[in-house]
Amino acid sequence: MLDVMTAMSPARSTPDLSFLLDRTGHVLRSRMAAALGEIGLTARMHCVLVHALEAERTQIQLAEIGDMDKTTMVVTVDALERAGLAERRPSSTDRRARIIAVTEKGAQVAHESQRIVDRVHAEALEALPEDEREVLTRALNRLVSGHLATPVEAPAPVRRARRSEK
Amino acid sequence: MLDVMTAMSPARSTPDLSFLLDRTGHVLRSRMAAALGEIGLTARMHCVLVHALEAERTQIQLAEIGDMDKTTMVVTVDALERAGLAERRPSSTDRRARIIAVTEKGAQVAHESQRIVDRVHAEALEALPEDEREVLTRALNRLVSGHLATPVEAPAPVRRARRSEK
DNA sequence: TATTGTTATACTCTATAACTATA
DNA sequence: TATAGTTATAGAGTATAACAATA
Repeated sequence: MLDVMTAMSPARSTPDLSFLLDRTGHVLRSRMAAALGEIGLTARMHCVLVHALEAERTQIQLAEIGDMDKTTMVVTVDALERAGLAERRPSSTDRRARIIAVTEKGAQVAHESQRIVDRVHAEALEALPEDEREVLTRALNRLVSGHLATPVEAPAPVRRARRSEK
Repeated sequence: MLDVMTAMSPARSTPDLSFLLDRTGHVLRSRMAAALGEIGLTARMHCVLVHALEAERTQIQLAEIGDMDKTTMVVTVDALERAGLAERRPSSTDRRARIIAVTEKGAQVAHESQRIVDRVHAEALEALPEDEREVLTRALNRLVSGHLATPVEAPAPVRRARRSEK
């Protein structure tokens, strides 16, 4: 789905920023998913792989970097382990925590997936005149760190307790 | 959730367009939802209301404009009817089709919601230096009508037949 | 008492399938 | 046969709650 916020009559003065961001974001995401899918990765797996490779990090730390819930992290790490790209290792300093260690194969895949990501981004930017490229990323960066830095959070949905299954 | 595609090391050459588009889109959407929520509308209700006001349109036509499924359209029109903002009227030329007629109250709300949408967009753009505003929307428009025009479609998930409930 | 990671599952969203009435 | 609209529900995605182990 895709929201069209604004009537597209010729007289419109305000550009439909919602439409533009949703649409470009959605299409880029679909291209990224297709490109990474060719080597068996999801965007999340790539994200975890790359940041686990940079430093010794626990699941919680990786979840925070990728802005995922810790339960989403569990299934992502499960997938990486099944694919032989990463392993859970006990932390030497905190016996509750697991360090995500990237395997040798995982490191190779991470470099390949990073090339794919860069390529998909570059292909999009190359479709723009050179002088627009820099301004686009600068403007988006400005929004991300300024006016559009923090989402308005929706009221927390009520949730029933889990039925105990005994 | 939010995907961070790219390691943020200082040496990175390719800007993380995925992150920028996802993040700005997500935050803008949350602001829009909050602002429209104050007058009891969702983004979809606003979209349908505005385009139904422009011309006599059927549910299918409105669904196509807003890029929604026809079943999503049903619940959106249900909500508009419950709120007294629109009504289903039989088409005079096709007895299968329903014209979505905006009520007087609906027309007032549509104008108000359009002002809200324009304001939220304007607030975001005003956070940018003047010379970046135009380039941003031009660049995004270029991507939308060019390289990022069409999503790569995911392989259709298999779907079992509905269990008949006799 | 608080936190890491886990499991189970509730909830939301959206789309598919099947259906009715009509073209 | 094909299409507009409807209903029921499957499935994906994600987050909450509860829990065990440990801090």
